[in-house]
Amino acid sequence: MDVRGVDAGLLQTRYRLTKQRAAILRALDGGGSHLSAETILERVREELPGVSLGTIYRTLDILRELGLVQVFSYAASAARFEAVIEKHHHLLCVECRQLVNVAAPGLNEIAQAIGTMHHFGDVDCSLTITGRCPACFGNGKPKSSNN
Amino acid sequence: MDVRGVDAGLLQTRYRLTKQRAAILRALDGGGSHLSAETILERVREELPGVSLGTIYRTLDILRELGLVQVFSYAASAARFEAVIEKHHHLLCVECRQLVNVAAPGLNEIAQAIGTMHHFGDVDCSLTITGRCPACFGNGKPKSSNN
DNA sequence: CTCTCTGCAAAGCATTTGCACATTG
DNA sequence: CAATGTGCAAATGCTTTGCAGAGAG
Repeated sequence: MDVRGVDAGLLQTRYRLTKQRAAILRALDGGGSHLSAETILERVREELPGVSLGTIYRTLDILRELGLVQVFSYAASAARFEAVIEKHHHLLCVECRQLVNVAAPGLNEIAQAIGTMHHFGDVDCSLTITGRCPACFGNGKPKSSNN
Repeated sequence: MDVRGVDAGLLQTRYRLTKQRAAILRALDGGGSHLSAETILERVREELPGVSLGTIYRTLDILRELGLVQVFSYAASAARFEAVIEKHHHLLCVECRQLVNVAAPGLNEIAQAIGTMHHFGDVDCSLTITGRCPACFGNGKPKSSNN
């Protein structure tokens, strides 16, 4: 991630570029992926010892909203369970959290191929498609407008 | 889910079929998908008032292990964050929780098509492929062995 | 100056766990 | 009976939030 680019990105929004945020961007940039909030905190504290976890979470949330970070673990607040009738995937409204079952023909083959390519065994997959359902899409404002 | 079938399924394992478990299976069977643990608890308590949430979670975990329930929200215990360089997906070892970035060519088109078919807007998708990495697959025992 | 951000510490929530007792096979 | 399951309640771990002071533009 190019911090100056993001810099510009932030400036186009109501968000301010603070030194904490810059440090968090640098931490994300600093190699390795799949960082936990805790790891990011450690990195950030190397240069800015006083930073708190709350700030890390708040900032990551903004960056996600701006599409600058990808989060692994798109979860409803609580897990959902259902009997396995037939393998299916999920379409999730990011607005109202409505969850719809969908089929994704051919997906399993793709996933198997990828898993096998990496020498994984017991391969399975789950696809989550996110978006805005008809109701929320109608009412709401488009994704990238600044409020 | 056919409770008698599961019954048989459970009997083939070290797990016992208790009345709590039977009730949970019935709750899962009882219509509606994407049930939260809390919802399942409510349903179960209609016939077995004394059941606790702990039992629900313990049972759901067994059922997941046996492949009888599908869980939405396959999360590492903590979320993972990474800078968005290029859209990619994840290959997760269910054993050691190692996470690998993978490309899934063509997937986005599939997801877009599905989303559009359901009249969703701002469609995006994320695929998680699970399995056992070479190291864990070698050491470990196969998925469906009892014990 | 005003509005946004931050640190801190407490709260929130879903989930897990230890333990003594109850149940299953 | 021996092994497994259960309820209860406390603990855990990640994440969110209220607040009062600090900082950005």
